[in-house]
Amino acid sequence: MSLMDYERPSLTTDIVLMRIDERQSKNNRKNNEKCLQVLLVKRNAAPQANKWSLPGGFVDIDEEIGANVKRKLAEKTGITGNFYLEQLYTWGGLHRDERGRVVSVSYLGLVNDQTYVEGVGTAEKIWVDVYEALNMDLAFDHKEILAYAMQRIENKAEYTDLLFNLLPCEFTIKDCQMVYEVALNKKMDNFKRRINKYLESTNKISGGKQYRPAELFTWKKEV
Amino acid sequence: MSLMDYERPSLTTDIVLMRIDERQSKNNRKNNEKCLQVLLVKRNAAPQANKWSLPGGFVDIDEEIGANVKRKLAEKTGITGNFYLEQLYTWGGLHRDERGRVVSVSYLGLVNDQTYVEGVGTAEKIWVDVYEALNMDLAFDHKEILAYAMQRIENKAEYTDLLFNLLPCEFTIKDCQMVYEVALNKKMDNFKRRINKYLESTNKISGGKQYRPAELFTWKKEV
DNA sequence: AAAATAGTGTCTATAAGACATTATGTC
DNA sequence: GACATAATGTCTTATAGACACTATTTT
Repeated sequence: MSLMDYERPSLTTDIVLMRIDERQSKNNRKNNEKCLQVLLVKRNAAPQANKWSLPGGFVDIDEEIGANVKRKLAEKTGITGNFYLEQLYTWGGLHRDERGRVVSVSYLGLVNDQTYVEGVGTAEKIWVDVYEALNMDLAFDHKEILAYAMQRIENKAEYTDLLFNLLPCEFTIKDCQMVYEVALNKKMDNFKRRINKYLESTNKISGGKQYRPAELFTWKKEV
Repeated sequence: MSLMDYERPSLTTDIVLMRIDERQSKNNRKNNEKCLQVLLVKRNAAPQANKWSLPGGFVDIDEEIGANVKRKLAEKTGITGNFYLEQLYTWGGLHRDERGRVVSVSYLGLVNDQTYVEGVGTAEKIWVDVYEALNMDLAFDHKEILAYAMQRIENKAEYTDLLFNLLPCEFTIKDCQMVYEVALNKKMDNFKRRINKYLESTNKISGGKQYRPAELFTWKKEV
């Protein structure tokens, strides 16, 4: 039998791209609170036009899936770089997309100021606090995908160095703790002891702009 | 733009189905050593005819992916039941299959005597020790998929009750320890303390055929 | 010197690895 | 009673949470 005998589902990607940044708060912007943000793009065509959604798109017949993720991200949002990317899950529900059968491979991407640059893409885009995004009316099953990504982050943060991908090369313990606290949404104590195995000192001191400066560390990638 | 504008990859599944059983040893079958086995089927058509492979097949346009896994398994191997099934990874390499672009969603299945029945399917099949299978010349990238499944098992065995799916409803500590030992390929000590949180006594005693009988436990599913 | 942040110390509870011992059944 | 297996105990080490304390720099 030939491959031609099968009517095939369409194949797409969806990427949950995350970064750490200030919360875009309307009211109290005096205390600039950091938060974990996710990138959303506005759909400009049917179906579900004008809804916010995860970036992604149809996989070409001769294109690797991971390559499609990066291409679609660049096209739609102008974001490029060499950042952390991991496959999450493949969503195959029959009625995900009203156009027909569309199977989507979802990815998790984590960026920091040194691993991405943001240009201009074809779509309108926003970076939103993930907890706000989980309360928005996202297109298709994208809320479910985002929730799945959050779960993955919580799990892997416990026993891997995943979250270090949200930090620049050199960072203070406090920076790192802040990343863990906003990503896991809970306070931490004795933080240095917990992550010490991943740390390597640079013997440098952070440019102390306010009060006592802190030591700068690097992430030991071999652990 | 319509979905018709895209030339679509084919979509298939591959399942790594595992059970605990005696090793099919040619030489020393006196000491019946238990092992973790994986199910393989022999390809009867091109490409890669006569090679051993993971069961699976093409996903229909109106078929859930998980449903395809169970259908293909039943058709090819005659195996049915209500057993543990989890998605592993989606393989999208351009040259996985010489027939053209084929994207495959892989699954991990774990069965025990009470969660499956084995009938007759269309394919020739064998249950093989996973470590032997990793040394066989499997079709396509199936060796890579199997290796990925083994890694998933090792990781999740540490912090979940995944491996209990390989055990029947009632089992002894020793049975359970044996499952962990063959799946993780290492000896364990003080085993009961480690898994006690998952255990619930049935106040029954195993039918002691040889020497001292042991207590039977049940797996607390709510942990 | 006060204030603010950086970094360390101590206590306790818990878990895991190594190893030894006791308990209970069959043969 | 010998024997094989089941089950528990002890010691040590490592780790995490809670909380208190010291250190260093700016203002």
